[in-house]
Amino acid sequence: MNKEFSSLIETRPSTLADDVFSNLRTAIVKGELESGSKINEPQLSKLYGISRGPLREAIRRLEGCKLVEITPNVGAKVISLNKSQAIEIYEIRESLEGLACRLSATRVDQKDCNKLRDLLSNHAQQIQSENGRLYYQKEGDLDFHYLIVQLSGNARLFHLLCEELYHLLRLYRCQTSSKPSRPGQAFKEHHNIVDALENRDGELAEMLMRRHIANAKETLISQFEE
Amino acid sequence: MNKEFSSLIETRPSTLADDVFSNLRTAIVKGELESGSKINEPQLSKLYGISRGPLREAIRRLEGCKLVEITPNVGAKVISLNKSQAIEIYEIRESLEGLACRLSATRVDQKDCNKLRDLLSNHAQQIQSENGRLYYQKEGDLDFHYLIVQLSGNARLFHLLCEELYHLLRLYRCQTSSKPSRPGQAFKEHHNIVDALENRDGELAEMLMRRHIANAKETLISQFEE
DNA sequence: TTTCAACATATTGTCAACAATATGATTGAA
DNA sequence: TTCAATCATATTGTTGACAATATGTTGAAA
Repeated sequence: MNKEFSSLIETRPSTLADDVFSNLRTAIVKGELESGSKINEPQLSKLYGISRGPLREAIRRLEGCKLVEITPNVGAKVISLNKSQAIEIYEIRESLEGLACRLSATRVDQKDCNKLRDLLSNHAQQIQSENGRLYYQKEGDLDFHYLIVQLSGNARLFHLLCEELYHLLRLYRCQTSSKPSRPGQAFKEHHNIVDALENRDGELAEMLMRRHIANAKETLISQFEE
Repeated sequence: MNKEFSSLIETRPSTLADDVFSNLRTAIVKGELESGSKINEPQLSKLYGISRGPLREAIRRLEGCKLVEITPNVGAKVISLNKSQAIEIYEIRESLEGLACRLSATRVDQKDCNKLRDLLSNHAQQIQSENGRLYYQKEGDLDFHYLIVQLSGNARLFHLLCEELYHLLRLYRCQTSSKPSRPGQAFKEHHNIVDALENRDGELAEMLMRRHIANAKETLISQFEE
């Protein structure tokens, strides 16, 4: 059979375990499956209309992403992040996104920088017009970071940040329904980072990104004080 | 039944999937399961004397650790790292172990530093006496890094480095049967790092560690040239 | 009332069988 | 010979049933 042709009409094969994995992951990240809640296999397998076999495989993959914790003979629970764990994640982010900036500075061209500027002006509009639609602000913020990590060209770094840590951040934000957190200043810092990238100044870009995330971490910590 | 008492004689409960996961992981890291080789479920389930159910769960966890790659309807393969992937890992290591040093500098006490020195003098002995037993040198090197990451106090960082990236490094070393790589200079650099930690100089310790790993990366890259 | 044990129930762990897909060999035609 | 289609085999994907463990409840004794 013609492989090239058939791939255009047939849907790409994927296993039930893979589908349920994505579904569960978004459910967890969006908060539909509450932080700390137990994962009931019979219940979920009924919900998704599959047997427990593939479901259990999906849960194992979630365990690999650190989104659930499994206790033998007891079951899986959606993880729940406490303050110190959130700080740990921010420390790692600070380091890794600094790296992403340093790498990106050696690879970006003008088109990339324009894309970043476009993103930022979109954010500016949203901040002005919607005047506090938290969700989009936050997702927009992640978009910016997302793009820079992509530009770094380090695929493993991309996976680590965008496929693992960012999901945890979303989970944490949802879990604590965290506050808006200084949209104005962050916006400025983003522009400074793009400036550095445009000048191919990797060291500066790294430092600015690290400070940017360190600031976010401080905001986070001060929110704990209440 | 008396729980406290029985736990003393009965082995702690763990699932077959968990056991097989550890077994497979060490088999992969030690090279007993060759890089790039296919994972045959019926064959492995016979080898370990279990059914395919728990085996598949173990394989999913390995997928989460990025030690195998799964293609739907085709199966799992042990990953195989190429040059650029190895470089990507070293870039990430450089960043994260720098972080580990910075954090450690704010937390170490004299006892910790003594432990580090002890490790290093053990290494010195091994380098002198065995004069080229590569394996121990390399494992010893990892021991040093392992301990510093532990001292950082960031549990997630520890997991990321020691439970994920280091396994990949071992796999890569085994896959390429890599060369001795500058035992003398590395030894010096290790001591300089402990000096900085002893002085609670986090910035310096971070910079030294980053350079240390950057050097190792350069050695790695130059080995490709042959 | 409280505490402990035994029981009933629910959930997780494991297995073997079946279905769907891929892989490799064979056959037949150009 | 070479290519394609077809078939046989092996492997993966999925399921439902059973076993082992944990959880929650009831009831009896202190």
